[in-house]
Amino acid sequence: MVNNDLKAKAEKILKTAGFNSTKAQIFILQELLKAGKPLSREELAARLGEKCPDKVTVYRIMERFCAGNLVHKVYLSNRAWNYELAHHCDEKQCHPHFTCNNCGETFCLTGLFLPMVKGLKKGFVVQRQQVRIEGLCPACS
Amino acid sequence: MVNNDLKAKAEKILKTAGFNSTKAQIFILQELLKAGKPLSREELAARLGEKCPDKVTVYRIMERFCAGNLVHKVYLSNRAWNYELAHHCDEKQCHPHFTCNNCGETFCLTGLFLPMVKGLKKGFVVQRQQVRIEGLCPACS
DNA sequence: TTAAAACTGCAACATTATTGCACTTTTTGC
DNA sequence: GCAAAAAGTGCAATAATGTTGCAGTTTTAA
Ligand SMILES: [Mn+2]
Ligand SMILES: [Mn+2]
Ligand SMILES: [Zn+2]
Ligand SMILES: [Zn+2]
Repeated sequence: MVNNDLKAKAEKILKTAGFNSTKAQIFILQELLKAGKPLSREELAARLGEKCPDKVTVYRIMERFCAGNLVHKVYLSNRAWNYELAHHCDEKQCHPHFTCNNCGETFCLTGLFLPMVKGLKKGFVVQRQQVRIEGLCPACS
Repeated sequence: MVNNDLKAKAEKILKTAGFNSTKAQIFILQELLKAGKPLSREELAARLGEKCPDKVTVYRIMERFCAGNLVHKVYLSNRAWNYELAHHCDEKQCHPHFTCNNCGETFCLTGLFLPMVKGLKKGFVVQRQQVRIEGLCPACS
């Protein structure tokens, strides 16, 4: 069954990354896997419905996942933290994200990496580079 | 006098961009010119002190400036809108911004442009590209 | 099996931004 | 310059999003 596969996958990822297999963490990780794009706390809740843990728990889980580098925060124009699995990101660079100025939808541009920025002044140590693009999506252009 | 120059400059920019020369708009524009980096509403207020208009007015002015493409919003990790003058940005690309993971300071990497992303699927129209970098600043590395 | 460690939910609170509306300032047309 | 219109402003209330403290529960590990 596909759902069992997903759950098994989530549990495996948790274990590998050193996290406990709690119900809340499994639900959230499964949903991030399904989504394949950044989700705000609210979008996550809408998708999980009944199964969604309390918002405090969600934020705390995301914080732990970020600390463990399982998840990245993405900063978009929607006035909320947005979380996505880090598994499609390079060590130092996440794939770019495209947000439509008309409908507000955000798309992952998986596979489209830009070169890392070059020529920083002495002393700057780059840990991560993120690219945010805005424009019109196919449905709106 | 340098201050008068700055005020004159602000007024000229406003006029050119089709904005009225109100006290609030002049103060804010002067401060954005001085800052030369993105400011949150709160940072702006700290800099302007007494002269700072009500926060509602600040937000509304920034909204107008953004609509007139005089100012850009920059999305950083600080849970606030950040505004900066658009005058060091290309038509389609702002210069990258570097935020230190240790002290939280943000730096403009003026002059360091990346190539525009290439290879988007049909139908995507790019209007602006922004690059956000995190890492350690010279003082913290 | 049980004690320790980790996690969760609820309520209260904090921070940041927005809305409505009455008042003021600035611009415009004479 | 002057009056009317247009644009901008401030205050209070409210909304949206995220955080803290703490008691109780679940998970892990011995
Ligand atoms: Mn993505
Ligand atoms: Mn800048
Ligand atoms: Zn769209
Ligand atoms: Zn620093």
